[in-house]
Amino acid sequence: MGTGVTMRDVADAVGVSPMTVSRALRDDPRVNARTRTRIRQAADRLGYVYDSTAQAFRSRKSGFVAVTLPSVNNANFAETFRALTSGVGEAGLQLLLGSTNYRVAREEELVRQLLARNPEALVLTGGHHTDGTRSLVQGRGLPVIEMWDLPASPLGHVVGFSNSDAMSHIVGHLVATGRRQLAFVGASEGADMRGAARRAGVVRAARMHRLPKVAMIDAGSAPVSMRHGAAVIEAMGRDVTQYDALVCVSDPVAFGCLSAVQRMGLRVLDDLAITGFGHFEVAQVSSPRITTVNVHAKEIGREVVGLLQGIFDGAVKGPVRVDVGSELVVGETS
Amino acid sequence: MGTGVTMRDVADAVGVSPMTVSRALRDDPRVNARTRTRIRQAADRLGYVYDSTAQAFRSRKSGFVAVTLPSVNNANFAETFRALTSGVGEAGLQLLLGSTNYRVAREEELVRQLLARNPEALVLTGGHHTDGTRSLVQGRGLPVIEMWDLPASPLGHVVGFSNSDAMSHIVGHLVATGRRQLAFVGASEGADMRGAARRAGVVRAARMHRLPKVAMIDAGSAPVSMRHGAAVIEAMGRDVTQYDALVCVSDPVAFGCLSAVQRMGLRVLDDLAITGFGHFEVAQVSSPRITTVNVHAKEIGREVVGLLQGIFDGAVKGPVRVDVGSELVVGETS
DNA sequence: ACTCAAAATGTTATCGGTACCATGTTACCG
DNA sequence: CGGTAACATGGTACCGATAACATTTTGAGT
Repeated sequence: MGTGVTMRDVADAVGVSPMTVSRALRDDPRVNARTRTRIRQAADRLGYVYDSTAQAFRSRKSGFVAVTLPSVNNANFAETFRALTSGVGEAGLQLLLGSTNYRVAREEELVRQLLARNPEALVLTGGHHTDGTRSLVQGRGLPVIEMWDLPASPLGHVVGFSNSDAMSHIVGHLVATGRRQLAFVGASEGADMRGAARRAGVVRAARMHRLPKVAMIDAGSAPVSMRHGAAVIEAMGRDVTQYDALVCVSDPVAFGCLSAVQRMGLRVLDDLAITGFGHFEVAQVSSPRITTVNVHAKEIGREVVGLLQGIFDGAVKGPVRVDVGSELVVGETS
Repeated sequence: MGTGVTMRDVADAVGVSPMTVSRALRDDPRVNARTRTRIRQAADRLGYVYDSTAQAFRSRKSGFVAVTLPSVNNANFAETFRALTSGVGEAGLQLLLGSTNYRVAREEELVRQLLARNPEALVLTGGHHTDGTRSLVQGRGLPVIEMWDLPASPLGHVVGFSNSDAMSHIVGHLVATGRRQLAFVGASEGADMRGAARRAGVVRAARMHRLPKVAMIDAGSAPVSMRHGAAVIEAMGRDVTQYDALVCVSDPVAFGCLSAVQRMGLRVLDDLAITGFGHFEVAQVSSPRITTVNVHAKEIGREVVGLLQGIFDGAVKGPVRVDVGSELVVGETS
């Protein structure tokens, strides 16, 4: 219902046509500067609030960029989202956010809801989607960006890194520092594709280095975080020392493991190494600092923003693929 | 542009009026079941996509609930947001999220943008707003909920707790365990009103307990997090032992302090106590666990959802004020 | 003063649903 | 079998901004 003040009211107050008001408020250079000022003042005085809904309807431009994230409750994704927000905001666009809770089925439902809002672009986290999602997105002229992954058959543009490569950095480092018997700590096999890709990366890298079979430590169903890492290691007790290194699916999980290990009185580094993933703040601040991989969460967001600008400017032609890479950050736990 | 298929096309295909299609797709019980089925099939066949923008425009119901958060990059706010998302989604509404970056001026700008989308309710974090924000929100028939605070003169409904009371729990506990010389670790005085309220709460409680003047340790400008806590304590070095307890503005800051203290080889508990705020996961998992206050981030979200339902059902009449309270969670750092 | 392009503003017709009200159609009753 | 309520569907007029095109005003140059 708003205040009921419309462009017509502002126009009448100033003595111009609604069209001129429309132009003035959008900073159309064709409007005389003095007229614009008068319109602006009248709008303020009347308490006019622009109706984006009407604009979106008439101009077929919603001003929305739809984004799906597995969860905002993850500092890494939150960081990407923050970078997106600030960048996209400057372009006069708003983000429309949905959380998939790490489930592709939920993603499809979400994408359907988001598309109903006529977004001008769609940013998806991850490269695995249901057929339903794919067909929803295809065909429509909508720019699509997949991030946080480098899918083999992308839907459109891609800004991401290889989870598998990132993990091989970790494994390579562990091998170089004399570790052989690795255990991967992550969520149960299931919906979380990113976690699965990391697990696969560890297994592949271990095989490449001719290491013994990687043990799998199941920290529960996704999403797993600090408490899951801590709980599973606590439950294992001293059995954990049979491994040379705990390779964790994420920094929070690694922090949980670290904490449990410390609590048991074991010596990290001497008794076993711990590695994380994602370069979360907790890994940099904890004592000892956790060895991890920086996957440039913020830069992913920035790259996506740049790509979106390119798309809207028309500068981007074919599908773009940006690999932000990943780099080992050696801490004090390996 | 979507696929260009409209209700008219579906109606023509089935041989009914657009009005019937509209009703059928919204599950209006007045439509004959067989007709509805035929319409549904035709819609699928033609690849029809519902245009929420048009609906929002005509019916003046956007299906949006607008939410402002200081930042999603804060596990506490993210948790509240998550609770909101799931609850509100079930009611067929979408959240429209904006981040204020802890600045009330930014909040005003944001509220203006959000209102332009005609949300059906507005959920604000915090109880401090610019006059501009207040006047934007007032008068319009829009339900408003302020959360994470208990403002003296609320804009509408309130779901929150008293930052000051929460801090007095902490201080009371510290006094009971023999601490007298407290230092508050938080952001520089500035925009962050929640931080300021917590600081004031500590000072007030200390005065009440006739403690010496509380020292102020400035961890930088808001938002402050783990690294700021760690950095400021590292910079102080052993001088920090002049205090009996570090009372931190949040758990992440407390964790940073804890980490720095450990790194210096000081003994937490013997040399000094550390307390946090917010009951973040890191406080529960760290070793030692950090004493903190649970302010029920998730429950705030749930309460807001319940309130929204009540508002939309018409069950809620006057302004509602929910105090979710706060409770001390004693860890191993005090 | 007069021409003509550039600048500034106006007019009209929508965008795709749905609120509101009207109408046609069955089904059940005495 | 006529009457009436319940059911099912249709017609019309918008919601508020703006694209597209039309028109008026201004100002520079001759």
